[in-house]
Amino acid sequence: MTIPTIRKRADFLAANRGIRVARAGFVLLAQPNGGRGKRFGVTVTKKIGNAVVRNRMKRRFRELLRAALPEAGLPDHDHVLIGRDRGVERDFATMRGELAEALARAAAGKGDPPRRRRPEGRKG
RNA sequence: CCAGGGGGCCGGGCAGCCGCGUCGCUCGCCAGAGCGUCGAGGAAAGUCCGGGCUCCACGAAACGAGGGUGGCGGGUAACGCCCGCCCGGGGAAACCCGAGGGACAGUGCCACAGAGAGUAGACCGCCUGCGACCCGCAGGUAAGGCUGAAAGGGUGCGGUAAGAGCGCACCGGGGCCCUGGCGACAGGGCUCGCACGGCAAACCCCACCCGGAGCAAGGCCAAAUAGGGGUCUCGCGCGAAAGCAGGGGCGUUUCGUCCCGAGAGACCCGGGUUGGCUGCUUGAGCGCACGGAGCAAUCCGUCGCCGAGAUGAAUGGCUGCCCCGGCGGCGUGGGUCGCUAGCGAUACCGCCCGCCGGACAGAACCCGGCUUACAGGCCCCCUGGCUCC
RNA sequence: GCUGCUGUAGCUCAGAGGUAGAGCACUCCCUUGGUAAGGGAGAGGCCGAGAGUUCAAUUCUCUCCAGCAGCA
Repeated sequence: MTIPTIRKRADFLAANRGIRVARAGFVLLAQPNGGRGKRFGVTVTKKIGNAVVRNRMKRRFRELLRAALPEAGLPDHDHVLIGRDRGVERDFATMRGELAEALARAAAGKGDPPRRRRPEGRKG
């Protein structure tokens, strides 16, 4: 059975409020989605590279998630991977290990502090 | 063989396991499953031009504004693209480069330097005359000097007080005519001593072209909110009715046309939606297939083929072998060099093994071009040089 | 998808075909017991890159490269 992907911008924004685990090649976000099963999505910004680099990174991340989520994924959660600079052509086996670690930490509820979208005292 | 120039093409291949998207068939109540099928590029890129398609505006013509193009002929749906030719420039040649109309329609600019920068001009010179000691004054002169990107045709001879197209020959240039060419233009003849430098990617003039927006176009369905408020302008007349008067719009004008006709129009504020389906891929399509026209671009006919339709966006992950390049190895074969003559050194050429690397780059409605990026490789043609027959 | 703007000294910006400038900042000197302020002097730039037009380009034209903004 295939795992559905996240297709709405609002769901991606909502994932920002969930558990956040950073690794060298990516950042994992996990957020409960109210009984819609395990889903995943991938975000790679223009900062990372051109279209070829971005698309390849997304494809490799999808492959990682398809392999890992059925066993280690959090039930009824949205999983979002955000690409980072060091994830470009990063060794696949290494990232597989990193994703397993990150999912384990997320399952245990141990995330990194959430990013501040608007620092205090500053106008956005 | 070396150096150079032009054109065309490819841009990893094969296999295995696990996966993704479209379409078709089968099974299933549904969710879905199985099988088959097809699945990125030469630039898909930049968005610099030209179109198709869709909606908006529109009655047509003329004029105007703004923008673009600019040798000639052809090709094309069209183009600012392509082909051929002309002219100018570069190169020894093959070949390459050129926004390449007009400067007697007008306005303008040409800094600095320099005597003088566009109706020429007298600083140094040169010559003549006068006064006279170096020199000064007046006049003539554009051959020489200086400056500059550019000095008002060039060279030579004659001529002259010195000079000057002042005269002559040749070259350059303008005008007219003839011949060749569809034409740009070329060749020739006659004539004019030459009166008019450059810049139009300065304004401009001439010729030709152009309505606006873009698939988030546009259409359908569903859900939700609202069926609002404010300001201004014009108007609230006749008729039973059709309609007329009147008002407003169409860049302007003329004729005309559309809307309203008792409400209309313009602007602003406020509120809701960023779901699904469609458009969506068969088209100015592709073919190193054949025939024909043409120097070519390209066109015509016949035959054959269907080659992506995603939408948080599909072609991927891992592995093995092969191919190419680089690095390393007390690994080996050869070559070269050294000497104690069977050992040593090797930066040269192979083989084997190991490691690393294999460009630029991802369709987003679709075509034709241009431009830019690109590791490496293949093929064809041309020019020059060397060697051999 | 479409459209517009910007790129000049370390920073913020002028400049309009011939010589590149201003303010702040920087260095040195004067002033002060010292600092700030003030005064004087000075350094700092292939004008984002490459072609073209022109005698001459930061300026005009074209092509790239960055960055920013707007519309649907």
